[in-house]
Order: sequence, then C-alpha cells, then structure tokens
Amino acid sequence: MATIKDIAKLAGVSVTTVSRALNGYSDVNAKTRQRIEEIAKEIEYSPNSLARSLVMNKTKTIGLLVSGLTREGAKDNIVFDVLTGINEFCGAHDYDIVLFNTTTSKQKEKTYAQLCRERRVEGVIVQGIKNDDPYLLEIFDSNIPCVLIDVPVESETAGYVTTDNVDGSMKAVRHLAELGHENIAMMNGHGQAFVSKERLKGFELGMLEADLPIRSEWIVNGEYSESKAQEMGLKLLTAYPEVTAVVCASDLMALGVVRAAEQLGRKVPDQLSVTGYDDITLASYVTPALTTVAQDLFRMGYSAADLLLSILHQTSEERVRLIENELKIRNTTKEIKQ
Amino acid sequence: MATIKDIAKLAGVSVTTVSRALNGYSDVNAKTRQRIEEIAKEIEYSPNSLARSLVMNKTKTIGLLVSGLTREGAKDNIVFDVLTGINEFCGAHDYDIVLFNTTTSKQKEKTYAQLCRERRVEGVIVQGIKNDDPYLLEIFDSNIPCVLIDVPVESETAGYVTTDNVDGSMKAVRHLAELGHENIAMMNGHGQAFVSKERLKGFELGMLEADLPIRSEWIVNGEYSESKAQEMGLKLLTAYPEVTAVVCASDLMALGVVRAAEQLGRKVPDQLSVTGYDDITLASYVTPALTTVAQDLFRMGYSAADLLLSILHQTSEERVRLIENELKIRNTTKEIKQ
DNA sequence: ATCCCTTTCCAAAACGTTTTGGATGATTAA
DNA sequence: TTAATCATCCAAAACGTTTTGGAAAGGGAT
Repeated sequence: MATIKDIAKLAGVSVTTVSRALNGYSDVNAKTRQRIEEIAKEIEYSPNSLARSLVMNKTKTIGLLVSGLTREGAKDNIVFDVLTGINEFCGAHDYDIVLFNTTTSKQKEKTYAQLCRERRVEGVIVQGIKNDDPYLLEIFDSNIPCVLIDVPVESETAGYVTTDNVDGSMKAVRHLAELGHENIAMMNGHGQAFVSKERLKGFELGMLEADLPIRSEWIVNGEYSESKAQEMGLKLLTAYPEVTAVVCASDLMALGVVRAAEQLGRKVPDQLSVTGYDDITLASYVTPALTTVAQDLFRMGYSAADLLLSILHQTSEERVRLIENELKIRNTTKEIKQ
Repeated sequence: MATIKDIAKLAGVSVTTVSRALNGYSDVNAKTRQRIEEIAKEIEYSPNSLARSLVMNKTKTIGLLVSGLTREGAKDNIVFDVLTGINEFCGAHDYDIVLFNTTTSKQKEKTYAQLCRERRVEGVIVQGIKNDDPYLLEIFDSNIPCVLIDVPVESETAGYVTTDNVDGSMKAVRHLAELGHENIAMMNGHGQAFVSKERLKGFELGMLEADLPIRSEWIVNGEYSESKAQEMGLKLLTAYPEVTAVVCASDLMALGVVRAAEQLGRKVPDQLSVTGYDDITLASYVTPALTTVAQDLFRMGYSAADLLLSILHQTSEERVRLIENELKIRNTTKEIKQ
C-alpha cells in the first residue's frame, strides 16, 4: 500500500514536505504541492489512520457499548433508533463508531476501561446498561469521557441523556384521568432501572395531581417483557376487576396487558384503557393502535453523540440532556362508560 | 497512559522481554514473567492496539457499510437484525466492527476503497446497497475482502450471502395455488434490486408450476415502500378486481396492499389474500397477521461475518452462502370462496 | 579443556505518520 | 553593503508496539 514515503521518493522531496503539502500547510510551494497531490492520486495513496492516530494521540473514534445488541433485543427498535441518531451526528462530525462486542464471557476478563483504552476510543456511549451492571462502577472511576443513555451519572467526564420520564408518565395519567378513569394501575419495569423509578414517580405524582388513590397492589412489575407483562396483567386484572386503566412503562408490556385483557374477555379500549411508553414501530401498527408516550430515540442518540463530543472537547460544562416526549393518543384509551 | 516501556523500566528488563512475556512466548523466565504481569496490572497497563496494528499490519477489525442506517430505515428492523448477527459472530472471534458513516456528501469525496484503506479494516460487509450504487463498481475493482448482503458479486476477494429468493416466492405462490387462487398478482420492489428480480422469477416459476397464467399488467412495482405499494395496489385492484391474491416482495409493501384492499372495502383474507416477504417484527403483530416468507436475518448477518473471515483468512474457496427461508402461514391468506 | 545445547535476555529496526527546530537561499529594507 | 525578513524545504525525533538475529551464561557430554 502506498505510503507518504513513496510519494516523497517520486516527487523528490522529503516526507515532511509531503505531509505538510497534503495537510494544507502554507509553507510549501504551490507547484510542489500540486505535484505531490497528483502523485498521491496517481498511486492511490490513502493515509494510514493508525499511524496518524498513534502520533497525534487521537483517533476520531467513539466506542459504543450496548447490551441490547442481541437477537432478543430486536423486537423493539430502541437500540437501533438510538444508534441511528448517533451515526447521524458522528457522520456529520467525521467521527467513526466502533461497536464493542461485550459478550458475557469477555466482560469478565476485560474491564470496560481496558476495552476503551485498548481501542483508543476518545469517548464512549453506553446504552442498555442495568443499574447493577459491573461496568457501571468502572465508568465512574475511569476518566474516559462517557455518555450514558437513560442512566443518571454525572462527573467531570461523564454525562447522560434521558427523557423526562416523570413528566411522561404524568402525561399518561393525566390523559386517563381526563377520560374519567379513577382506578388506574401501573405495569412497571424492574426495580433496578432508573427509568422505572422515574416513571413510577410520574405515575404517583399524576395520581396525586388528579386526586386519585394510589394502591400499591395495583403497581406490578412486568420486567419490560411482553409475556411477563401478560402474565402479571392477568393476575392483576382478575384480582382487581375494578381497574379500568393501566399505565405501562413500555409498549411491549402494554401489548402484553392488552393481550391479557383479551384473554379475560375485556375489550380494549371499551372495557380497559391501556397506555404504553416508547412509541416503538409496533405501537402504531398494532390493533388497536397503542396510546403511548413517544420518545424521540433518534434525537436521544443524536444528542448523546453531541454531548459526548462537547465533553471531550471541553466546549461546555453541560452534562445532562433532557429530550422532550409527547403523548400520542391512539386507540387503546377511551373515556370511561358512565 | 502506561506503556510497555514503563513496565520495562520498573521491571528492569528490556521492552522486548516485556512484549514477549505479555504475549506468552516461551523464552522468558517464569519469575520474570510473573513480575512483569504484576507490574502490568499494578500500573493498569493496556496495550495500544494502534501501535500493535501498525506493526503487525492487521487490525482485527471489519468495516460495516450500510445505507439503511438512517431515520427512515428504522421501520423494518432488517438492517438491525443483520447487524446483530454480525456482532454475534465477531464477538466470538475477537473482531471489532467499525461503522462507516457514508453520508451522501462524503460518499462523493471519498471512495469506498479509500474509506477502507484509511481505516485499515481487514474486510467489509456491505448492506442495503443498490445495483446502481457507485460503491458497487469499486468493490469489484478493489481487492479488499468483502461480503455483500443480497447482492450477487463473486470474485477472488468478494462473496455474498442471500436467501433463496426464487424458492421463497415459489413457496408463496404454491401456497396460494393450493388455496385455490388463480388470479394472482405481484407487488414487486424496484427493478434494480437483485432480490426483486429473483422474487419475480420465483413468482413466474411458481405460476408456471401451478399452470396459472402470468399477466404482465398484474405485476407492479411498489418500490419497497408501504405508501407506494398502497397507491399501486389501489390502482391494480380497481383496474383488475378479478385478482384474488397478491404476492408482495416485502412485508411493508404487503401492509400497503392490505391497506389498499381495506380502502376498497375488500376484507383480507376473505376477499383478498396477501403474502409478504421478510417476516419483520410487524408481520406477526399486525391484524390480520401477515402470511409471509421468513428470512433469518440474524443468520444472514452471522453467516456474512463467517464468510468474510473465511475469505480473509483464506480458509475456504466458498464465496456464496444461501440461507434457507420458510413460509409462515398466518391470517392474510385463505382459500378462495367457491 | 572443549564443544554444544538450553535458557534467558536484549539492541535495533520496522510500521507510517506528524511535529519541532532549524537550514538555505532569495528578497527587501536600512 | 549589511541586516532582516520571507518562502521553501528538511533531518530527526516521537508515538508504542513486534520481530529479528543474535549474545551471554550455565550445564552436560566428551
């Protein structure tokens, strides 16, 4: 493969001059530069980014650490949408993305920090990490610039982007309250996740705001899984048939609840209102189409990349980005029968 | 950041010895090795992969060139599923993946080959490329190991993985013929795509096999877009109401056709049978659930990575991988009314 | 005492860049 | 004429590894 040395030899100049010519420095004669550029094209030279990165000590690369990049994670396109946003921003700013594949086995032998240092990424975006993930601790210790999706970590070198999950849930509750619902249950995710806590908080605040009673038996966990939500929904709805609406912490779980209702012969939305969270593609295609709190995942990814670059270029003290969400009213919610 | 030199200094040995110790060579004393390893851990050494790659002339990295990594491409999770498969294989074989962001603007100034050479990827997987994409030509010229998804390119250094699209379409037609359909139309993608041609061929073969007439007016292009398919479907079904079934070259287009039928007051599957292709997540969730030819996209990605590594390690002469597909019969097809 | 293995180590070159700190000669200002 | 400025170039060091081709020392066999 052609190198800068080859060009130097052909052009009869030093490698210094070639380097400076190709990088647009002013201390090289116009004719020399032209000749060099011609030769470069001629022999199909392309710079070796490894060598360049090595000496310049920066790689123009960010790492992506995702735990949802598995066969199962494909149902909701959350990971993918965020990735798309990241990709968009990075493309515009000439950064490349390397996917770290952190299979469980490898996670043991190599730490997060090692992974990043080895690959010399300038920063990392972490997604789909659980609160008890071993990686999470390291992020705090390491001083590698880092942006988390939906995990609140703040430090000199770390920040996060999330949506206003409290407000999101409140929107859902408010909507149901306005439709006349009073006995509202919640299908939450699991206890460890930050967003679960926030969405629960929003649910409770919403209920308080509407002056409705919060009954702890009506708050169950579906583990963000469709089938688990169906199972728990079935239990909930048989034990407490007076429940007329359930706020879910994810769309997939909402689908599970809808299915549970069907199983019990309760029509959605006539005999049960259900709201989701996320607005995954499925949400609008399914029948009945899901009323849900839409998150702009693309923008989350885009913002995450933006925030990361601002951290590592130290252009801002900002460490948190809050993306707005929006309640999309579709066909799984309806005013309660008088 | 700690380097091999630091270790050498602390251990009182040469860098050579450190390198050899850390890489498991046998010509280093057990005690020395142990001391070196301890120091390495102590000062949190991690090897600089840039330097290593530079001298060894290999990066353990493959590139990923996708043209569907945009906001629009998110509806079907095709790109994502394939990516997941690639990631899985690469994880198991210690290869990293770098995402090339080929925005349209950059595509002009930097060629495919330049992109790859610069980043020193050992090989590339290309997905979502159209037959008239400028990159496609380069792939043939360049000698960079390369695997395409669903684009038939074969050479010393290039191969592809695809499903048996001819057979897939035939399965769909056969199924419809068995249900008694005789007037079967086809909603194809666009002319440039390889898979479109194959699926069309399968359609025609299937019709011949079932001894049914092929009418060219009944074969239309929906450009793989839901709305376009709806529009074309509307025209087709109003012009030729005698059509009782339509074979679609993608699930998204099938959804469009179903929608067109609804618009015309024709119930699916009672008054019109529709088959899709891909088995995207939506297919099984939508009502009525789509009868479709399922492609195992995960396996396609997995195989693509496998094939690529076999090409670049020259462990096999194989250049093509055919993944099986399967007809999933759901609720958009029904036997014709007598 | 000599020769030949082993074991254990290392100096130096190489990978392909960028950057530093001038050097050279020509032009301009005094 | 001399000094200062300018335009153009370059040698060498540096980045952090791996690899090559030995060297040195110790132990056995003869």
